[in-house]
Amino acid sequence: MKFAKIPLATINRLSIYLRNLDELLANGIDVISSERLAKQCGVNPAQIRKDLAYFGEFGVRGVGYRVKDLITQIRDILGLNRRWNLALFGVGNLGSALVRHGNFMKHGYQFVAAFDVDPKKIGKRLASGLAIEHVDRFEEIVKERQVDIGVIAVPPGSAQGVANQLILAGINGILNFSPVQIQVPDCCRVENVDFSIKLDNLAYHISSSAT
Amino acid sequence: MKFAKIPLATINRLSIYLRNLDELLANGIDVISSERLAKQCGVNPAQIRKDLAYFGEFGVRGVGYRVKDLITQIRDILGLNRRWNLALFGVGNLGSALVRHGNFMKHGYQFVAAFDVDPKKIGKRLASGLAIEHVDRFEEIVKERQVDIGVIAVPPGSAQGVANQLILAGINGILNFSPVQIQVPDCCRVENVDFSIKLDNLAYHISSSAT
DNA sequence: GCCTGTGAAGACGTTCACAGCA
DNA sequence: TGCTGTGAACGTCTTCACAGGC
Repeated sequence: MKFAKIPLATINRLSIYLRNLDELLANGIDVISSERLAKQCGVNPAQIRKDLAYFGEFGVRGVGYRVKDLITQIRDILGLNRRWNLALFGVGNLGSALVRHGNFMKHGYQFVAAFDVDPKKIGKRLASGLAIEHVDRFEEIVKERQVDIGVIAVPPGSAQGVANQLILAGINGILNFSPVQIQVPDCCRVENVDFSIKLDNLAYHISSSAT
Repeated sequence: MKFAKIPLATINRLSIYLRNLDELLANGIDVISSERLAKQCGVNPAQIRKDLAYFGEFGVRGVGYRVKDLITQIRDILGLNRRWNLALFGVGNLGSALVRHGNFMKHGYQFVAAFDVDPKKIGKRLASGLAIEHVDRFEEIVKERQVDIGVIAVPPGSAQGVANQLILAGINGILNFSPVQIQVPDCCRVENVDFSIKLDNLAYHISSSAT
């Protein structure tokens, strides 16, 4: 493999491969070909080989990929062989559902702080035992608990403000659930989770296929 | 404009343009150039013009786009000038948060049914007043309440089963919050909302920029 | 003059086809 | 033989640059 720019889509697919490999491992499959894995993931076999080739030679010619080894390799590539500490901003419906959502922890992500501005919420504890703090204490707590990633679940109008604070505190990653584009410097990466765009997409495709 | 295949990304951006135009309208802006709108949306001006050109000529040369008209046009393209009825599957943490989440209704989406399999939940009402039904009554209710889109928020293992039922019932759009690839025929479109992929993405970018 | 609409160029990502190796 | 790794071909999306029209 040589140095090349890695497509963003490749990283997304690595996540998908990883989940499917986990499932294969659980089913006792030791070795898998790019063709079978591709079918399971719904992509082209060459795509898988190319994606993996960006990072090394993980397969055995004539045989395929050893499931267990490949899982280790992909986890290593993605940086998942460590704990990632999350801080939640905005303990509303969505925010508190996210904290309770068990799927995060499975992959090494854990909420270590939750912030809100509503005085009625401050001091209360979430189901996980996590206490809700006032945003004012944010900088101190982020440092103390070594927060890696900020999860923004505040109303649209407050999202950019929260992001600004996160950047000042030196956070490099933001998962943004609010339906607005957040402006950040290059040192920080934002991933948006925007259901309304997805719904609009469905609306468009259903409407236009019906005509 | 002529007939051309419309990029998927174009549809996604139309949603973003629409939201920003709504904001401009609220601020009393009548007319906007592709350049200014582009800056606000974080895209290239030519991109906006090209995206819109797939659907018609909405601008005025030498002037720009009339905000109010453009909003109407985009809503029309996306199929948002109607009500869209949603059915929720899986009234867990995430599911109930989605129903309570006010942002849907703003854009014409409304939950008209909620299903679960847990006997303890059946018959209870969500904060919105919506009663939780057993999945067994699904087909009847979907027809009766004219559900357009199914929202899947069940555990990963049950997602494909729910999708199969939805397809049998003739549903053409699925918003899938479970972290698995759902297989559907061409008549049905699936949009995935997958936080764990997004988190993995952040993990990768933070890890690799730190090295 | 100014900004849209659009063919052409460029960048990017995916798929093909086959060489290379167990 | 069988399946990976990979340069080359292909297709798609984005950006440029300018013609066209208010």
